[in-house]
Amino acid sequence: MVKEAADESEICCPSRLVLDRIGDKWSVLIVLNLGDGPKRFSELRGVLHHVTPKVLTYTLRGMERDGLLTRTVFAEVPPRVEYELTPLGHSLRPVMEPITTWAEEHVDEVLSLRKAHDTRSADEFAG
Amino acid sequence: MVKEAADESEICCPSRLVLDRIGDKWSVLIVLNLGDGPKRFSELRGVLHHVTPKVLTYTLRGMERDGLLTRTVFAEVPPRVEYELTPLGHSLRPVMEPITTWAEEHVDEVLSLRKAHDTRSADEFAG
DNA sequence: CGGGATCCGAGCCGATACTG
DNA sequence: CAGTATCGGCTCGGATCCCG
Repeated sequence: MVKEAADESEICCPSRLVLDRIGDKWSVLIVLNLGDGPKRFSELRGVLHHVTPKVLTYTLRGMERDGLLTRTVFAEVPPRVEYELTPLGHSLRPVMEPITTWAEEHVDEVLSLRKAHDTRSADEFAG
Repeated sequence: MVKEAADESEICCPSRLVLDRIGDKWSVLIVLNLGDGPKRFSELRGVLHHVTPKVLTYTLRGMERDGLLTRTVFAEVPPRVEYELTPLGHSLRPVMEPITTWAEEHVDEVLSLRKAHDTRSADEFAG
């Protein structure tokens, strides 16, 4: 799980809770993708660059546990399972969207700065 | 707002850049702590719940590489090194602050939901 | 269709010890 | 003070196979 017990670290820094969730590879994308409405397991898989089922399940279960989304199984054939944001999950959207916005605006800058930094380091090393 | 399904894959990629940085355990806290002005290595150590020097160095170097902060060495005795946010680093603050705000506001809710969920699961398991 | 089970590697992170 | 060096753990997440 992203984080287990509620110990001192969470008391002094509640941010860890969200940070750990945001930090994992797929949660943010899931929140944003479910923002428009519920989606099925396969829909999410497709959108999320073919994340493996295990990891997607793992992530979804964790988010369900935290009350960010609900999992609804329809007793049909073929099986259908829908994931939908709870109000709590929706409340995360305005927090997460700026992240992607910032990324889109600054990705080029960061990448070029990074490259420049690496070049400088290489130069120092060479003499 | 998240928009056209076809573009979602593109939203994902630049986001990874920021997500990976946010995901690591200390970057967000560092950005927030440097928001008020430059800080020394030891000051950061103290504030960040005694993160080990290795990890702090590792994180700071990564952020420096991405152009989020600068590292200034003062030729003094004893040695002094200050870390300061660049404008780019500062631009990240309004993105990160809502995260901690959300965390503080909802930590109790998430924790209790999580506990309730775990209890339910245990009950099912027990019969 | 929507997963579960298993194996496995990568890398973040921490503790401890030592240095210019 | 501000790191570096070494060792090791643990979790994340990908691949693959299998099931109701």
